[in-house]
Amino acid sequence: MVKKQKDATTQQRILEAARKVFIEKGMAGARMQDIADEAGINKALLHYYFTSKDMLFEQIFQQASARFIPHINEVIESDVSLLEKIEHICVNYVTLIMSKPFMPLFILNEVHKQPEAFLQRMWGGQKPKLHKLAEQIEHEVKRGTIKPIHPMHLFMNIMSLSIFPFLAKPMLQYMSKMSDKAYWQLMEERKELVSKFIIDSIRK
Amino acid sequence: MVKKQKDATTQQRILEAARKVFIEKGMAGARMQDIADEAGINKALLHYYFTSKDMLFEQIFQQASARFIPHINEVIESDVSLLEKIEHICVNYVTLIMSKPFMPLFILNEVHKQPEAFLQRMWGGQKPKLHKLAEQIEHEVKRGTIKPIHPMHLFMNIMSLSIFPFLAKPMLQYMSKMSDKAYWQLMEERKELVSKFIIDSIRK
DNA sequence: GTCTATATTCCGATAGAC
DNA sequence: GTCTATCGGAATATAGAC
Repeated sequence: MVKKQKDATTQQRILEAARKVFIEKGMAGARMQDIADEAGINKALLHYYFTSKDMLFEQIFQQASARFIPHINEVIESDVSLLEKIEHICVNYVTLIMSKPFMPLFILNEVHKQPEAFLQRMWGGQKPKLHKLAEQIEHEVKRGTIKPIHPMHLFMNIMSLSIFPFLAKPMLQYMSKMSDKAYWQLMEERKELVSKFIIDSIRK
Repeated sequence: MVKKQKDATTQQRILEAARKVFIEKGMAGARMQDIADEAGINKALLHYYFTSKDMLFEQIFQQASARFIPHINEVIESDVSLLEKIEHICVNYVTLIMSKPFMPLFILNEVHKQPEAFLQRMWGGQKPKLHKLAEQIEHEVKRGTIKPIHPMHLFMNIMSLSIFPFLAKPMLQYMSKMSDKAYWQLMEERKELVSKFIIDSIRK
């Protein structure tokens, strides 16, 4: 009568294996056999739990991306200064990505393959309200507290500096000959630094 | 006796079609049928010119990435000030990517799948000499002409601000509801702006 | 060189025993 | 629930006529 609790269920093992393989090879490159091997079972059992590869991918993707998207609207709509918002967003991004460093490339790829469908599913009604942030930026520009800048450039800068170093990690590591540990240390510093760069670049 | 010159040869048409399809769908997602259709021929002829899909991909990849990598070493080793180098690198990157906007994602993906093999082939002995740039950065920091910064962070910032907006174009466009034309206009401005951001962020 | 037709391989999915 | 064996379709690759 006592159910096993300590071991992961087969279903959980499949989901974990699938996430790993899909993220590593993408939807097109992943093989059901790879996933079965990774989970320590056989292909037939995959189809017993998840009818098709598409279904399985859907599951993985939904779950992964839903948990991944930061609650950027909460920050945007919060009642704090622009500079504080920038700081929050940067720290949130870098921290989040450090916990799932492969997600950005995964998401970029799927968006690239079918932008509309993907992005709608991804945000489901809570798309970042960029215009609100833009208004605040323009307001500060008019007040003369920061340098003139197109809000989109500022937002691009925030995302670029936070996300790109993870996308390009293999390349940057290859170029610099840094160890994993050293690279990670750099990313740890970056949590604080990114917003500093941004703020220095718009401060008068 | 007169060879046709004005029309592209079949081989050229295949290469062009293959580049388009591979860059759009990646190695795993691309189908030989797609390439044949794009080139206006049939599959058999593909194999007549290029024995296998792997061979064809190799060709495309070599050529595309070789032409794509900017001659960053020339800039690094040139005899100008650090700030001028930064400006050159940024302008070069943005200009280059504007001409081939899908290359960054393509390269990032292939690097991700097999980092070592890929990167070695990509640079073949002319890997960017980051350490030389790093020395110059550290020198300027010591002289007190710029704020203290880890050279890697500075280099990451340069690449991030130049490349990421192209990687994330579909997403950023979706969020901002910008037209293609407006987005392109923004990228045009960015050629100049990126180095300004960088320089503002390290200037004392 | 280019085509049609066909062989071969790979992979997602199912049948059926235990 | 889990396995082995196998089907069926899709994709790569080849044979052979023109």
